Amino acid sequence: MQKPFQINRAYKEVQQITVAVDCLIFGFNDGNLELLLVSRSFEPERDRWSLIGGFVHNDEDLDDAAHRVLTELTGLDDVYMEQVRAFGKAKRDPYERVISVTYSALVLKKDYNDELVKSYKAEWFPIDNLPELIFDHKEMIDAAMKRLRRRVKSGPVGFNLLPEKFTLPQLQKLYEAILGEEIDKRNFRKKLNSMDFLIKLNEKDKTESKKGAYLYKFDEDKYNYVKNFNI
Amino acid sequence: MQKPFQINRAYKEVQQITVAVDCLIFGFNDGNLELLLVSRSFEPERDRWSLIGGFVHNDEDLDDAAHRVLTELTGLDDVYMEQVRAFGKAKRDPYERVISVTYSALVLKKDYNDELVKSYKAEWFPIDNLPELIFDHKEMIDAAMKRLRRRVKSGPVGFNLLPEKFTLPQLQKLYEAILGEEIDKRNFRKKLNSMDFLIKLNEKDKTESKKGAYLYKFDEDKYNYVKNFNI
DNA sequence: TCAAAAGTGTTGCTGCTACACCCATGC
DNA sequence: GCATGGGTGTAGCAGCAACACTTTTGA
Repeated sequence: MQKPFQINRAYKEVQQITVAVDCLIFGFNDGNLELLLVSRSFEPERDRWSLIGGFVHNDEDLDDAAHRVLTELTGLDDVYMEQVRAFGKAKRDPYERVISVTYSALVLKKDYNDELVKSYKAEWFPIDNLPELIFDHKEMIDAAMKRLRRRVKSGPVGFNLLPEKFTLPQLQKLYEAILGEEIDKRNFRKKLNSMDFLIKLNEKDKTESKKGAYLYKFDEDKYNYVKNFNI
Repeated sequence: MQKPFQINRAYKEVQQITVAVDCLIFGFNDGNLELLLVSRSFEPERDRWSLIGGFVHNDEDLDDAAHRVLTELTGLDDVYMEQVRAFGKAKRDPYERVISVTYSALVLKKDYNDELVKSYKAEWFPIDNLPELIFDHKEMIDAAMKRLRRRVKSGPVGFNLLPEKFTLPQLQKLYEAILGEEIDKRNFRKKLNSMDFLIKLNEKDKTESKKGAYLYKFDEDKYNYVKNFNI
């Protein structure tokens, strides 16, 4: 019997696998959770919808590759993004062998350069009304959504999707959009209050109702040290 | 400004990144959680300890590669294994550019072919007393442990680490080893009982105490459909 | 007879869920 | 004055943590 590392070493000389990253950019708009997709500008599968992806450079950290690709396609920088997982079925891309590592990000749509989006034929789609996607990109989205739902319940993420000042109804709608379920208003507020990282401002936002809703912002320090976060 | 996919396409032609998998094989022995490591039999870093890893074949699913590597090194087949995540720092392997996707598995040590282990210079190490490891393997272990702790609290995994018939004290020790903390005996049993997937047998195991502890086995059907698992 | 591990219930507390009405305002 | 969305409190219940003693038996 041979030693496995020898087997692998020998094999490795001829390995021909390309490494890619795909980014899942979630945005929140008008009560809906949206995902940014691009229309492929090259063959194969030209003009079909796809996640924002690109190949990794030889001297580039995987995480950096994801950020670079994101920046190239959106102008967004300094975004909180984390790896979901690698997708590596041999035939996931029927044209060539590519493994792809997915990253997910939450962005505030208004910070986003809309011109840039259009110039790349990128478009936002409501998460529950996505077009047909190439390869296993739908599976990637499902995995990222599942992860997002888990993360959002157990820690203070998702706030990236809101402007600096926001109202509680907005925040609640965000959670409802991500979790795909309705939340009781009173219970939601109670929990947030008990976690004590929101600062109530003396301003109201009247764009969404006649009465107006108080604006809040984060207490950055407390926000970063929330212990028992739980929605 | 160029379109990113064109940039990437051009770049891709010269991409030289090797794709590997690394397996984290957890076993449970004598009250301790252990991890299987191998001593590298080739340069560079010959004779240093390492996770069980190998390179992915061109026509092989990533998951299959992990299973193959595991089988080659341990003789174990049909093991529940899942991806942790990809590690892709450019300099993680200082000798060449390799990205590695980690997988973690829980195995029952007695099913494990001990001769095979030795022939590959593999060895079990207690999780809290690991040797120095190459590259970023320590970081991989930390990530896998974190994941394992999360998984083990929220679903019925970890039972793979026990023989078909086992005692409640054994099961409790397993959880304590994984979570790294003591658990109250009565509360632990109460929870397990309420989840109702254990079958109490009419036999006792007397190897660990004079009084002897009742043996249990899983009710496979119920085990797979536990709703509110929670330790 | 004693040492060592197995087994067993209760109580208080915390945190969750469920639920209904008044308020402020623009039209 | 009414329609629209914003804001507030309570009570019952479930699940969790904390806690101590008895049982069995081999040596």
